[in-house]
Amino acid sequence: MLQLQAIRDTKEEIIEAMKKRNFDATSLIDNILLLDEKRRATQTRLDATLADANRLSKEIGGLFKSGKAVEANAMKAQTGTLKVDAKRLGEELEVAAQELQQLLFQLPNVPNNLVRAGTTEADNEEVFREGDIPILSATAVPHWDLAKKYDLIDFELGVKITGAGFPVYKGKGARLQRALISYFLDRNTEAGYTEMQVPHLVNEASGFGTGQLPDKEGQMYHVGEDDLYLIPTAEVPVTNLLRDVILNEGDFPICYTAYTPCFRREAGSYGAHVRGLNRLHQFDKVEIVRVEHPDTSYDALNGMVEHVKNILRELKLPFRILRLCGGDLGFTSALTYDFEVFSTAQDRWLEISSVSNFETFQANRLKLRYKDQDGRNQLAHTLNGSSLALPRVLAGILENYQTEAGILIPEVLVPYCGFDKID
RNA sequence: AGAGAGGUGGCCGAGUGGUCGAAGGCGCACGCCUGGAAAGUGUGUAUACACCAAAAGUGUAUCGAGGGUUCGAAUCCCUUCCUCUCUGCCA
Repeated sequence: MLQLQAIRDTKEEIIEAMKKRNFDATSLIDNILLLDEKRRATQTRLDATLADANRLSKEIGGLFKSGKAVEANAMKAQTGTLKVDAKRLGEELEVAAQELQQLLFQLPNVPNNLVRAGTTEADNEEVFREGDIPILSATAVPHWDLAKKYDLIDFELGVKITGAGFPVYKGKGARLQRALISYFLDRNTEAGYTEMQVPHLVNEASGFGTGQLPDKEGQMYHVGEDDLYLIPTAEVPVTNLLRDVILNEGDFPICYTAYTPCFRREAGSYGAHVRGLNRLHQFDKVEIVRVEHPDTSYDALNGMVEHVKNILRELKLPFRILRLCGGDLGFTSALTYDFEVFSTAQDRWLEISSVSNFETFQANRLKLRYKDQDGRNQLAHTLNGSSLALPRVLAGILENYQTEAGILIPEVLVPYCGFDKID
């Protein structure tokens, strides 16, 4: 959520930047400013009314104390209209504040200067590419065939016990999953991220805090009986650890990493590219989350990108980095870099990580602040990234490391797996 | 799940209808004291919103949350959430 003050101060710049998202914010922002004015005017009147009422009450109290009950009772009558006014103004204020909130929720984050205008993923900018694309034998097949051939993942079994998109990992497939999780967590903690284990269900307030609610209501599984949501990413519980917190400048940077399963309804997703591990309702991910001082958040973002790069280098997977264009940029993000691994057998790039700076957009909802040197409370910047998402990394490994003699295990994973080949 | 107790500022804790945003203590910040430190001592120490060009200042709201009674609520009533103790169940 953008800050009202910023909208008031830099309205034109915001409208201009939003165009990169193909989003004409003009009328929305005009409505916001109009409602904001109404809200403030109402608050001023309400405060004055309440001040009058408070003053009268104090006087009445004083009169009763000094035994002047008759005068006191006479004064009571005066408070009647004030009470009616205050009630009405209070209701008006409430309505205006809520309408304002609804409008603010519709406004996405302002894209960073580096973000290019664009409409679809085709407009994303490739900013980095590394790794050799392996030349596979003519018999090379996509991961879903490999998973079946080596009995690593059983999609049908998942369908039986839950439904489509809930795979069952078996034997070495399961072990490879666990190895990847441990390996990612180790790399992240070595880089200074503190490992956290967090709940996999969150309440409504947490959903609002990071922006999944109300924007993506239908994308999360909702447990109606207890009004809890299954997390779509560890970003939600981990970032919300800092909800309603006021930090000191010395507390920066805050760096967390967490492994969690992620649950996504993926309502509306369909088509040819959802086979196998490409799109699931439940998948595993190791996330990194940072809370930063506004002055250093973009350095931190670059640091996160470098960190993820190093992991992919170690895994020896061919990858590229995209800077998302305005049209592909997430609602809450100011700047996002997507990492994609090339799947040779599918002959396409698979997104495996998304690293974003949210600037104050989440912090504003989270009320995540820090005390600056003047003792004022300022919103912090939040960032997060996948480091990494498991299924497509697994797909990439299975597909790119397949040989006639079986699937080789990347060297760095061998100690975690306890085997160096799947055959 | 049942019974009971309770939720007050960064923390502890007082406060059962009226100058209470809230005593006192701890912690923290700054100053004094000291050769330096400790002790001692003085001052300060919540958040949001509104008014103001801004600072200063002023106003309003907030004692888990929401609603009610009252001229006036931390204090009384209702609802709800959470914590603790006991019982039950259970990985």
